[in-house]
Amino acid sequence: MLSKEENILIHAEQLFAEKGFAATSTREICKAANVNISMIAYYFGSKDKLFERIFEYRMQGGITYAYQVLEMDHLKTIDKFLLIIDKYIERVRTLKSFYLILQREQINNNNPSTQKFIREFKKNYLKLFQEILNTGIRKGEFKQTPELAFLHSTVTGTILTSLNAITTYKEFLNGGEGFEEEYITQLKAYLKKILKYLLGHEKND
Amino acid sequence: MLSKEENILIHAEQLFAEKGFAATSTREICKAANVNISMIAYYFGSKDKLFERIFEYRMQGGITYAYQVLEMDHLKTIDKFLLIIDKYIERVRTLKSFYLILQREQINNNNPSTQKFIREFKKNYLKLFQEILNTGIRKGEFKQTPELAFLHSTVTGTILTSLNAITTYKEFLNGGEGFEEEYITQLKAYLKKILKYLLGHEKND
DNA sequence: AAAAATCAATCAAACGATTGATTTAATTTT
DNA sequence: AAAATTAAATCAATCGTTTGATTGATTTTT
Repeated sequence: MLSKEENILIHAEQLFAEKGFAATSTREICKAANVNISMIAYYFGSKDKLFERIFEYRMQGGITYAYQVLEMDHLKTIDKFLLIIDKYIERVRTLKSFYLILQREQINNNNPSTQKFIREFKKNYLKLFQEILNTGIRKGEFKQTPELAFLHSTVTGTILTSLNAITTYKEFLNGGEGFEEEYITQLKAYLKKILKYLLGHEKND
Repeated sequence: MLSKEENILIHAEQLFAEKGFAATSTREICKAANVNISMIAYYFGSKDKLFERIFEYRMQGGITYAYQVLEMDHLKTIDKFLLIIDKYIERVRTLKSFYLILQREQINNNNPSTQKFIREFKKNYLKLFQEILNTGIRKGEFKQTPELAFLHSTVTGTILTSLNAITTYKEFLNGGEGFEEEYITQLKAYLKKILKYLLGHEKND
């Protein structure tokens, strides 16, 4: 059973994802969470701080798995990379609402504290990518390395765009039942192919 | 000189891009455009309709250039594709505010009329991609064709993500003056490389 | 053990401010 | 004269926040 505080957090997250921060009223959140209006002030201080708390709540633990993978010495670097990416895809799918907010907030300039948060978070991911590239080169597994920024753009851009537009794609391609599962499988294979090419990895499938 | 109507449109676009639709008040827009509050009702009917008009205003002519390129018979299909993509990049850079709104609206579920608008617009681009692929295959220029949806995701995702995050990348990479121009040049070359690979196009640089 | 004090949790109600929209009259531009 | 534009006032609705009071459990004091 969720605590009242978490209950507010989760319903707020969902509503912010659906309608955006400004378009979601505190009354709406409290109605959805079935709590009194004053509880937002009580638990979080304000609507703004509630928003920031969602980020604290969701962002911890995002990148830790990636660094665990990095230490799996029996894996080839390319497979480490692919493992991290697969996990990222699952994470975006699981925390759907949060990643909608996150994407929107990357575009907005509204909440300065959240902005700084996101920027640091993104830099951490860039650093992670950088380390993977360096390792792969050092081990002679990668024959070439694309520009870090573009590699990052392609990986995150492709994943987020393809997941965002999945219903549009399904509509356009006349996809039936089971479309999404097949789609995700193909997406992973597609990313694998692109990455192997970009990193000059020898083929051995 | 801009008409009053266009003046409102442009200032509204900029404010919506900066702060989002709900967080931007009509008073703010009119103050920025230096017109009376009643002019929004006079020209557009309501704040919502003003928002929709921005889309009508900017979206026309977006894809027409692409179809002009398609008819340039002296060009190889891959070069048509690259030309369209370059133009798209320049368009995103020129209509920066609008594309911020557009991206945000793709994520939101707020304005139903705009949602439908965007969805149709995206399908048109998918159709365009489909036609390019078909032409390239028919002419024997493309040896393979990736899944349409993923190709589209990679192209638009890479472009939008890399342009959105340019300041973060610059910061991370310790970029100095002239970073952006060099960055754009590299982005185009990078996309060219990826596309040639994905489409199985023979190299002849 | 009984009484008193403290605490976090919760509530309904109200606060002042702001919102988008509308109106009416006056003014300017064409 | 007609059309375009402004100014100012006003509307009901909604906004985020604050308030004072109440509850029930826990802790401290007597």
